[in-house]
Amino acid sequence: MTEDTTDSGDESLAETFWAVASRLRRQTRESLAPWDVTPSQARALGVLGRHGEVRPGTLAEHLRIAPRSATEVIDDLQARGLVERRPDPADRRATLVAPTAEGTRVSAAIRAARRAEADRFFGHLPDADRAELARILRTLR
Amino acid sequence: MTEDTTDSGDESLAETFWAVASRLRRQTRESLAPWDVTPSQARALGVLGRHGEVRPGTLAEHLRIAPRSATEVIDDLQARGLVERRPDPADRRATLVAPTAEGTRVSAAIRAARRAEADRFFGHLPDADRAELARILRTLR
DNA sequence: GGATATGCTGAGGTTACCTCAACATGAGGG
DNA sequence: CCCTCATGTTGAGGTAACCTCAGCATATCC
Repeated sequence: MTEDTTDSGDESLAETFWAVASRLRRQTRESLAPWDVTPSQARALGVLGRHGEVRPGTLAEHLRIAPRSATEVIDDLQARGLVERRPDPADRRATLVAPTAEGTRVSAAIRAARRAEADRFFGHLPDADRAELARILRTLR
Repeated sequence: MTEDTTDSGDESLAETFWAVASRLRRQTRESLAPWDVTPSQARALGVLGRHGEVRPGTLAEHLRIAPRSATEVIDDLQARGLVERRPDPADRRATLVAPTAEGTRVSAAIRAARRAEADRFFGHLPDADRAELARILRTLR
């Protein structure tokens, strides 16, 4: 049957917002499939790709998660050979996390795929709307 | 080059969108605190509040989750005394889930709180922007 | 040099999902 | 009437992405 099983349509702006969010999340997840990385790994890899080498705590800040959670993501990426840990010469308590060669390659590929995917998603909008949306969302952030 | 290399996150429209989403999610979670129900329980309770009495499978459809996952949410709500299960007279395989008196009361209270919270969140926007946002989001849905 | 702060991670918990398979019941065919 | 197949719910067990709390090593400052 029609799978329009939504519970009673547009109740509020928030409802609409979440509907869009879930659509976007699904699409993002799908676009990541070729690399077999989870969304959170992809995000971390993105930061690594931009910054080159950071300490776990710094990565956590960028991702807005607890330091302990960053450890976990790093573990996963390391297990997949996408990042490596090495001691921070400036502070022996600390570790530096840097993408491997493959990590850099994958990071770039994901970045490109993401951009394409976002274009596909937001690309249906006229330019003016896209700009408006960006502006309004920035004020809400 | 459309690369804004800013730190924590406004790389793209999608990033901004997610930043807003996470802020909204946090606020929603907080606004639910007085009733000690999780967001997913609140959502289920919302459906129950609107429909009165449904089978677990139907609830799952409304929530767009697997039937097994609905069972879980129902278990939790039942443990809190907010819903009750009873046999479906029309089909002895099935169960009907209905809100208790307190469940109905809590459902209504949450609904009101949610509305207030959304108003607070989106209320910072000028009316025109709010309308624009609603319109644009609807086209993306 | 001793107190205190900082950086990371082990241990263990939570939420919100999932799949797979078991079990009971319903419905249709021969 | 029985047999097969579909349907509704749930037990068992798993996953992703977080969290806190405590412990250890090192750094920093008085």
